[in-house]
Amino acid sequence: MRKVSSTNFHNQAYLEEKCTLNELIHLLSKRWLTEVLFSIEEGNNRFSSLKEDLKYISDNILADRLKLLEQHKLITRNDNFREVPARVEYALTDTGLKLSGLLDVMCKFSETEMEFPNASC
Amino acid sequence: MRKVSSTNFHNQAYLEEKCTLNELIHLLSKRWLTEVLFSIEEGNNRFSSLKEDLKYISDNILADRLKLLEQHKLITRNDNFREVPARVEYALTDTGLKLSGLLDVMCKFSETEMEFPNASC
DNA sequence: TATGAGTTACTCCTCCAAAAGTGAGTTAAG
DNA sequence: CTTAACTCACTTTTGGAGGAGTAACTCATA
Repeated sequence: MRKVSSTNFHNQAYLEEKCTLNELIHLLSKRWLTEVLFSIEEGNNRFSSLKEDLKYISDNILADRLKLLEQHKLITRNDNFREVPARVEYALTDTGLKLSGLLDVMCKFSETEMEFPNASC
Repeated sequence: MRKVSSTNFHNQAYLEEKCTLNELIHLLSKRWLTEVLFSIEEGNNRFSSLKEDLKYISDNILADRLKLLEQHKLITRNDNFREVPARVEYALTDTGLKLSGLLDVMCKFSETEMEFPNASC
């Protein structure tokens, strides 16, 4: 749970209100989130296949990232399968697809234009 | 200092190695970083004027973000003024300008296409 | 002549908040 | 007792904020 009284919280809220770009970046910066998006785009549409594809991700993080992507309407969640064990399928929305396209542009930029000192950020 | 032994560290390193987009996003996700970039673009080229423009930023964070931007060659730092008190001026590089352009596109996307539930990310 | 106050652009240290990882538990049918 | 798709409580790691301190002078005052 967040502490709504801290400067830390207030500064983040101030930035997100100033420009939604900060909100988008804050979302994208959640570890594994873009990888989950790309993996779904590549056809890994079930929890278990995503888990297999993103080999070091942990269950709770994957569950959380799927929830975030769904809340922001970047993916859809379909659990209308009357099967046991449960079956759930995920798919990108139009917005999710557009975002993926934008991220591809960012990716090209980072590969061709950026310099990442080995000591990392 | 980072603990290079943790899973936390290894996962981040794994993702950054997998795709530099993760490195770029990790950089952009540092709070205030994009605001500092935009503020310099708008002409606030000194430490003190940036501090004034970004009213809630603290000294150590501003200093750190300027250092990061310089390390990644997104801005240049000019301290060739023989003045007291010290005078230092910052300016965007070509890469910095391109990144700013990309971020503008991202910003438009987030304003027109994204849905941010009020409870935030 | 000496002292002290002010200036910019920082650094360093400590504390607290947020995010990630770990491992066990849940549901419901076959 | 297995399987898929989770949830929850707990620990560790990372990041941000607060505040004091520094260099290298200038200018005003005692």
